[in-house]
Amino acid sequence: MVGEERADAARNRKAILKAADELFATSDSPGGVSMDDIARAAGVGKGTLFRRFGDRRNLIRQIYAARLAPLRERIESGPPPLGPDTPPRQRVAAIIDAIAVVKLDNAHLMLALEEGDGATSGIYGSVDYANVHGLLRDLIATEIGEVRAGWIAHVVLATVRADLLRQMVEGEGMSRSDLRSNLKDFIEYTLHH
Amino acid sequence: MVGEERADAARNRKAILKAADELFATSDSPGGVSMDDIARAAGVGKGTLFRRFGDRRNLIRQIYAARLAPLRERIESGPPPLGPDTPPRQRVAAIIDAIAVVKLDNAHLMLALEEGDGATSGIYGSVDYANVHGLLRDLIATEIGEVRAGWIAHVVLATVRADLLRQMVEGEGMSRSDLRSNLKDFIEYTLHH
DNA sequence: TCATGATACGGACTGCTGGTCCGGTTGGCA
DNA sequence: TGCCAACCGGACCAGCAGTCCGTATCATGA
Repeated sequence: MVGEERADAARNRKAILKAADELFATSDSPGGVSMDDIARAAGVGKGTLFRRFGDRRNLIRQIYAARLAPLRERIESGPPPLGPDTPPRQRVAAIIDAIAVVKLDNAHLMLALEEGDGATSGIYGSVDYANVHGLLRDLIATEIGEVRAGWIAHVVLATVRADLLRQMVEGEGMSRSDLRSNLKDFIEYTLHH
Repeated sequence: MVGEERADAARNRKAILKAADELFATSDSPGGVSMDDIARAAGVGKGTLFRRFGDRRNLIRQIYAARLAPLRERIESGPPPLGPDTPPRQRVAAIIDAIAVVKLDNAHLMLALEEGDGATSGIYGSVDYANVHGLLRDLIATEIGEVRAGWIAHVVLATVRADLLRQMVEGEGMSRSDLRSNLKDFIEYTLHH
């Protein structure tokens, strides 16, 4: 535990993340990307893959975390409209808009992540969800009060679930800008009282 | 196609539906119920199971359809507040409430159904979703206009997704009545303008 | 530079899955 | 009762996530 990561281990970890990211990005469905595929694409044995990441779910989470790091950074300590120096209502709108954009840009990866198997409770069990929900809840509470804030935060996040966004864009041909403007209007209206 | 279903075939179909329904209802996670389990519980060979239902997804849909038939009936031709003789706003609220109740009562089954694998687009590819979305869209359109009605209908349905309901009830200990009253308030507020 | 032990590697292997296949059985009609 | 289409069941298949362990590699101290 005290030792540093060995050079070959670091190289392989990066190769795996890169290969997996690309595979998920180009595959039609996340389910179509197997762990063997990822290991092969990374030029690495399956043992290495699993020793490094434990299981499939965790691997996906790591990729997700890497992709999301910049956004989290901007929310936690960036300038307005995402950062802390933003009035709550605008900040909620900006955060939801940014989440929607990230999910649209990384649709396949996000679908992989939000895949629930019923046991692991899908997205709702993840710390990422808990974090963003907590932040939104607090922001919303300052606007419309404590009572329903947690519930509204869930609803607001439900509007940017990856599969719903995909349905709107791919299934119904809604344009990105219409989608974002609908989201914006909804947030504004919902937080008004 | 023109012939009737043979007696043994009918018997087996019912046995399979019953066994699967029970297994999904008692299992912790839908993924933990395998097709072999279902066949064994129904006292039937696997071949029979698959010949009858094609694949797992379709089996789950059939069970779902059976459970949902009464609700659909009440919506399509029942008395108010679910039936057609109801002012749009109340009807939307009543439908959403009824859906939430059904999903809470059949949590495990609904989780099994809403399991997406990314390729088959989860719930959003199903005709059931399309139907209820279409109905809500039309009802909502009479209240707040055509433009955003389709989008609002999606949002409203997103608030009663099985995994979200489960998170609220099991993860956060929200009571059934609080959940329903939150839903009610939300619908009323959202459809007001 | 080299010896050495800790660390990491990789792919054969396991157990399980959804789904197929086909020889044998059964139901229903004449 | 005899016949055949319809149906049955479980052995079988390919592919999956995840494990195991003999082998190769890295980093360090002399």
